[in-house]
Amino acid sequence: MYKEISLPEAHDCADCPIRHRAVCARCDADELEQLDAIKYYRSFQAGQTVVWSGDQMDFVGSVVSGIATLTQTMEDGRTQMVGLLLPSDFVGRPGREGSAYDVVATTDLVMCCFRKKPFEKMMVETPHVAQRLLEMTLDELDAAREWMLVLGRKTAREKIASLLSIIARRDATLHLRPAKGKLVFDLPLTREAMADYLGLTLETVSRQISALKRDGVIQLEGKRHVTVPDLDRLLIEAGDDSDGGMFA
Amino acid sequence: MYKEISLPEAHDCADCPIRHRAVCARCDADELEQLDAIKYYRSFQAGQTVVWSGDQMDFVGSVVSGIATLTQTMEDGRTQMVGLLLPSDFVGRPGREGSAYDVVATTDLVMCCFRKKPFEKMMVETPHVAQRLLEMTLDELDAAREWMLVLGRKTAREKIASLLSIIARRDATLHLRPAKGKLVFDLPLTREAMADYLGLTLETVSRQISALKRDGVIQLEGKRHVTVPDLDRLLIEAGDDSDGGMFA
DNA sequence: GTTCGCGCTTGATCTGGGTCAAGGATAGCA
DNA sequence: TGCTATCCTTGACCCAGATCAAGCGCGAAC
Repeated sequence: MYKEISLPEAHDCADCPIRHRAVCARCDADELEQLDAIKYYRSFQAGQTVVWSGDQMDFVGSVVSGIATLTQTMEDGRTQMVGLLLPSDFVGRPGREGSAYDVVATTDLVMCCFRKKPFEKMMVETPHVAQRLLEMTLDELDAAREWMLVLGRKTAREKIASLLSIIARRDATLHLRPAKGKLVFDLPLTREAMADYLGLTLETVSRQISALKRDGVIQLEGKRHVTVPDLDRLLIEAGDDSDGGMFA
Repeated sequence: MYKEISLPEAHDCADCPIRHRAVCARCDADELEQLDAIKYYRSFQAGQTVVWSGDQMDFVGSVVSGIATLTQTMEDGRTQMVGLLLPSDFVGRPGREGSAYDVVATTDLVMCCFRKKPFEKMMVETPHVAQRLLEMTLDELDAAREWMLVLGRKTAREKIASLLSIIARRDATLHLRPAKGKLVFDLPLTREAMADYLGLTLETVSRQISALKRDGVIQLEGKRHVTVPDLDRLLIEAGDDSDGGMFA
């Protein structure tokens, strides 16, 4: 249905936007050169599937720009999102043949891919890569556990507020704005994708967003552009007034 | 309420029951000696809290025997279990001060602890430890994502069947019995702990277990001793007839 | 400009699992 | 040998969120 966009320009790690946050963050010049030798870029259109669950995956890589999702699907079609991949996040698992999940681009997406075999070799030889990957994986595990609380115990309203607060804060750190007081951002997900993330139906998502808007917790311009007048208020609605869910 | 049991006997890594599965699995004799120098054993009684969420943690370690749980609690008391720690599982996160979760012993528990500072030093110097920990963390992340599907999309009956099938299979591999056909095991969790794991109430857990018993999917002797006459049947009830959730 | 399709909203109704409440079984202990 | 505490079961009722259904708004294609 879509065809992959080829990306003509070569990229230099030196001015890579995710250089200091991705799996290569700890690498020195020499190690970067090694990575450079096995890397290539791929672009995907919004909606395009990057890998199907169960399919052979001959690469691993980092999200450079755009957003992708990890989802699991049951035989009868029920689906649960299990990961939201933002720029600098890592895709794939060294030492595993196939993908355990569907990976789908929800916006236009650029990935920095490494051929798997040589990457696995580097994992063994250059501890900086393995160390950074461990750190990132531990962060993702924390995020996954935070989501288990959201999925298992929070109400629909709290779930929506939790998701909004996470996106708001991620967006703030990405644009280096202070994550407090008034925040403005665009929702990178459809109502259906939010529902899949939160274990809800899209109707419930829609209703709860309308309710938060009616109650003045958020303002909406169009369907995607959100203003949060008071982050603390949103966090209270999310059920965690201290500091709640962080993504990877 | 409880007091910690001191463990007089010294343990030798050579005849450690979790030697080949724990974080030390890849270590050679020399590395084991290094670990041996910074390790000590601690025992806890069933019900005792190992660490409180937020508390300083000056050790990391492996579960040697018994079962512990990781739980998160909201201000109003709602709790969600986010990890079930069986023998060989790792507790704690290198590079973090406090614990993010409550760790509670659900049965009598023995842990092999490493002082954190020297362990972190070893993480940098001996890649075998870091490599094994990465592998284990990736497995835990997969398990967490499997549970996100259970929490977000499965019915109460499917949730119970999922939990039973996981415990059944874990128990089978632990005792080196084939995980097929007829299985017999003891539930290591109270109804309330199961509810906390599955995002249900204890009443619903009780009702669904009764229903599965009534329908012949399981047999019960007392409240804890379970017989699964047909694992495939249980897996179908769990909503995944192929191969479903694996723990860490 | 019209039509299509997709993403979204809103209403009406239904239901799975929560809540409240009343016991039963077992084990430890005086 | 009963007392108490913990864990579990079962019933009656209720409600948050699912399901079913109708329709809106807007951008893209013709």
